[in-house]
Amino acid sequence: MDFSLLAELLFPHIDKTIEDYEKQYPERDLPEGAKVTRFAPSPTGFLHIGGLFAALISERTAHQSGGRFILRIEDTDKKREVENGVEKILEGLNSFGINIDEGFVSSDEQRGAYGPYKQSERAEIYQCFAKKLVRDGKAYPCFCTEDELTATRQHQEEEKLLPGYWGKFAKCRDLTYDEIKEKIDAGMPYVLRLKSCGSEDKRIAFKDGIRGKIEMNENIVDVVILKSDGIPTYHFAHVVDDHLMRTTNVIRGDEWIASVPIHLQMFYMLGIKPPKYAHISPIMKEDEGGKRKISKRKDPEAAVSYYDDEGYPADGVTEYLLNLANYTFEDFRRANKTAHWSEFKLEMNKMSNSGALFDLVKLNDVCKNTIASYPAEKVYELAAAWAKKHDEELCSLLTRDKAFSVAMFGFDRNPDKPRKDIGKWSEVRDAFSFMFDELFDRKYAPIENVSDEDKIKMLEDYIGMYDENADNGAWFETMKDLAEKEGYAREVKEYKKNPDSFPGHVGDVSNVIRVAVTGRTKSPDLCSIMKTLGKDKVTERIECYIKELKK
RNA sequence: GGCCCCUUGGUCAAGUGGUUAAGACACCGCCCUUUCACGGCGAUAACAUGGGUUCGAAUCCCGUAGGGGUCACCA
Repeated sequence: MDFSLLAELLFPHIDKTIEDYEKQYPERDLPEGAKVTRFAPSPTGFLHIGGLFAALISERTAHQSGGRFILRIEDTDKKREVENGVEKILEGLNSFGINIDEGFVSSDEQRGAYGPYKQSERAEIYQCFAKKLVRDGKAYPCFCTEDELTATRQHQEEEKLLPGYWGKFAKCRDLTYDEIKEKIDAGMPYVLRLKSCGSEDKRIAFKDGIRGKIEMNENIVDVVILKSDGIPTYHFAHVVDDHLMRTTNVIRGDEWIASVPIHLQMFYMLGIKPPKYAHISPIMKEDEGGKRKISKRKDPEAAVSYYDDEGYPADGVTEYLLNLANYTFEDFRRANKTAHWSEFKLEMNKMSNSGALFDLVKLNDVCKNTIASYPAEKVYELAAAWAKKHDEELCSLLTRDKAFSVAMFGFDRNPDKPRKDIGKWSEVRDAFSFMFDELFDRKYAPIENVSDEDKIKMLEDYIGMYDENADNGAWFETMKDLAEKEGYAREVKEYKKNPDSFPGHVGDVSNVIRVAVTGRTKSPDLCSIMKTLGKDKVTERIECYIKELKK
């Protein structure tokens, strides 16, 4: 058959050649070793934690090599598309500090010379490549109906044969030009299939950037490359796009490993060079004692929006992910306490090739460290920003007096002995409830080893001794003086030497004050708290506690 | 079912023929300490399984089991 004739019949409106596109999208002028990577989500508006993981690794790979990171939208399946889908994904990526150089930099702005970056806008390009395949006799139209295909598959399953459109099951493979023309003229819908050049007994090997050498059977299935609406399948779009966008490294989920033979075959049949592949293991979730891939439907933590809702700081989530990616991140973090995570050099060959269980407990720990490394001002900004979206009351309290809130977040915040009691912003409300009358419920934790009489006396005496301007040292001296006045030991050691000589020690005394001021027996540095709260409020709280005790 | 990948403490993991089998999180204990936190010290805890190869195996080979993935006009 004259395949050129067929190509013209199928694609009369395509007059560009792939050479035109090669010229339009030339090899990139980048320094040696620079990598071009991409993240290519569907515009579902749902950013999966696994997607973020892949995006992060791709972005790091590009940027730490001086290359480029592209965001391409794979909207070949219209059913999946959601309004504002691109925007939401971009929002997610941006919030985790993933910077895009090219492609969709915002929901309505594409940047870069290798676009368009949305597959629905590239139809002609795919069709041009498809036309070439047809002209070369490497692709053909297939008119089989869904029912026919199902019947074939059932038959194959019964016979325990490889399911799919291949070999003698590929009924439309050898249709003549006249037969094709007749069907098309009759308006029959058709897809375009690749005329696979693979053979059943041949193997194909490739090197995966993470897993090393992988060997598989060659693809023999005549896979669909253009759907009946003329839109390419993922396989074909991947091959064309990553070639034309000059992607050097394709980093994606390991569910794609099985498709690599198809992709390699397409590159081969098109006469173009495939990129390097690296397949990432999925993030898993513990389920009834077993492991399973974290699921969009079942697991709220599959969506990155979950982490924002819960108030995990974005940097903490990113660092946790980096931690999962390379075990060396932990060492980096220890050695560089305040460095930004982007200074860490991610290494592909240190990626684990089995799926890691997502550990919220560990995430929390990482986040605590992240928050502890921030200056109070930044904690304030981030906590307030989170509260604005998720806890209005807290937001208004926090922003009512910025200096007050910053001072509050500054409690025990020094680089040597950082306080690590907040892992996520949703914990702020409870952690600092005593700082706001609106949140302070005036419930007092019991102190068993001090009698109420003693408590009352201590509190009454303390009001007279309280100096709001005292620095930490002077403040604690006052505590000791108070202890002595009440007959308690000035020093804990003194008490421990002679426990029978005192009813308690300075620690007990300050605890009574602590409960009066904060309602609890555990708190950050009391002196700082009292100073920030101010004399009026402190005195009022002490008096209130006295009243409560006298009841 | 075919094909592919994976399997070291509860979790993340180091480890590439000779190690007392690291480290981190969690848990427990102790120390430091005005409480808490931080920090320090310590304890508990692992090579899926059966065969080989070898003087010697977590490490190499084969089998078995378990887990995951994939076999669409979805990505």
